[in-house]
Amino acid sequence: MNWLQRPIAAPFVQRLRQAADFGSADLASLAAIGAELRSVDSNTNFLAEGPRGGAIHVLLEGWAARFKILVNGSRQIPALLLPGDICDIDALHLDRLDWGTTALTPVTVAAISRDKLIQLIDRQSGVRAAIGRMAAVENAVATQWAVCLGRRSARERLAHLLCELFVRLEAVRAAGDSGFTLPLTQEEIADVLGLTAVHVNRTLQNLRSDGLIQLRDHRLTVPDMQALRGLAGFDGLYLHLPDKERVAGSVGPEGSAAIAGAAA
Amino acid sequence: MNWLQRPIAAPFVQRLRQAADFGSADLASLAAIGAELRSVDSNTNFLAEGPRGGAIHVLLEGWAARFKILVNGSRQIPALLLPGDICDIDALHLDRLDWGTTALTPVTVAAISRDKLIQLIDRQSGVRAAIGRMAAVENAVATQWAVCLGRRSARERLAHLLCELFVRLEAVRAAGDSGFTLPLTQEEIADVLGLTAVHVNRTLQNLRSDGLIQLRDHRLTVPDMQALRGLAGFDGLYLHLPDKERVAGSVGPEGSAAIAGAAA
DNA sequence: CGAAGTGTTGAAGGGTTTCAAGCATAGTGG
DNA sequence: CCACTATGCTTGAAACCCTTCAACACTTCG
Repeated sequence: MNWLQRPIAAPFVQRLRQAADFGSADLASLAAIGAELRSVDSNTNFLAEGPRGGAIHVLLEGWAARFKILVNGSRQIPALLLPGDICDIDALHLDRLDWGTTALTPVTVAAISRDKLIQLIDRQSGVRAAIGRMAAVENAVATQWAVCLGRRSARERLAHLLCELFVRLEAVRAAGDSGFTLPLTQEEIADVLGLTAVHVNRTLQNLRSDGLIQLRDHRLTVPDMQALRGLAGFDGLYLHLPDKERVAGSVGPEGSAAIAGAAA
Repeated sequence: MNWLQRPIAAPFVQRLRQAADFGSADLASLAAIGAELRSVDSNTNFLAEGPRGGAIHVLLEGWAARFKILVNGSRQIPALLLPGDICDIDALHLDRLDWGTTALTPVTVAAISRDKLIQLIDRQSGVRAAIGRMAAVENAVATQWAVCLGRRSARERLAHLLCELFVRLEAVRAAGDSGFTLPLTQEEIADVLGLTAVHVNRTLQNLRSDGLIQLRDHRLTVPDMQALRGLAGFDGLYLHLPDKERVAGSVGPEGSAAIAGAAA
């Protein structure tokens, strides 16, 4: 069966459709080059820094993170990967991965042949546009994180991260109405925000005591999203999601047909 | 005359050739779509945050910076643009620029029709590869900056920045043997590093008194590059420059011929 | 000559880190 | 069933890096 039509691939298909006019022909051609599904345990580095391999990896289930460990032993996480994200999109253009990638939860990834994908990108303009746009958005997110790390306080950084995660998870239908599951440990959050785990703990309690968030057992609830956005100075435009979702919620032949009709 | 053969375009051509197998046919086709050269005064915002225009801009002369101003008035510079850099490469894929771009010195930019460039990218694989790789490297640099901002001290950040600038300027033949012209003010450096101008001042003096750098009248000299790299923990692999320059130093018909021959 | 921009220096304050300890939970093996 | 361990969360106190505020020197320029 066409792996892209399986429910597990829904977030990835969603992202492709949000990124560009991604028609049924694009979807079919992408599905045709196939993929190998891999399960990865939590806390396992499944992409190593160094020479790239022959595959491109799409995160289907679970959370992952790019990371860099400095000589003094401290770790920075410059990118969080959510379902639908491409783990090593830069490997399309570069011969070396600059960062390791680790699973933060149990994870399922799809490994796609890099050579076949490059050939497909050359041939199929919809695939080219979608992948290109996903890469551009990733750059925008990385730049936004640099702004946060450079000029925002711990409170603001934390609030900003939570706002971003909420919006990104919504885009792949993985957020609830007023919150989501946040599988990160406080130490992982610290490595994202450039803080210590101790200070993340205090900052979380700070937000909690102000009634801005509720967080227990990795379940985050945001009672007043506007308030949190205000504190963070969050403006989600940099995520470049479509204004109104031009994408059907379900994945399947009828969904594809609708897209194909719209593109025709 | 073919504008890409003018000396002013040399850094851009250099970058394209470093990025991929960029042959004479690619060069000629890129030159054919033309460009409008613009001069911009220092401290002028020449690309505004917001809806993109119809042009893509290449920085030919001078230094520029992407910037973001937060509600509290503080500014962060998430990217420095040097000769040969594309100022708004994300505008190829996105409809909105997420940051303003300002000239840090008097600047010359080449404005290229976005539509024509996109058509050329679709048609000419060498151009596609070069531009794609430049975008990927930019993402790698942005990510590296996030690591610096998150996990390095002021001394390390400053040293790292200087190391990166040295290597990037070398790549476009704009660095001397043991230093380069650093046109930035201390406040601009601060906005890059996520610090205050006062602390940049003290940190510069700190590096000076340790004999790691000399800096007077915007002329930077690094007596012992290895020492500076060591302090910064700098590893230039993330810039993804070719191991040995596969690119002739001069720009012109003979240079192009050599490249074309190598590619054939 | 006055104004504006840049670099420099001092002193005080604060946000964050560091170090340390304690608590809770889950898993493991005796 | 109960140590025993490992991991993650929490809290306190002291130290530190960097910021803030302020003042002054220097240069350029109208």
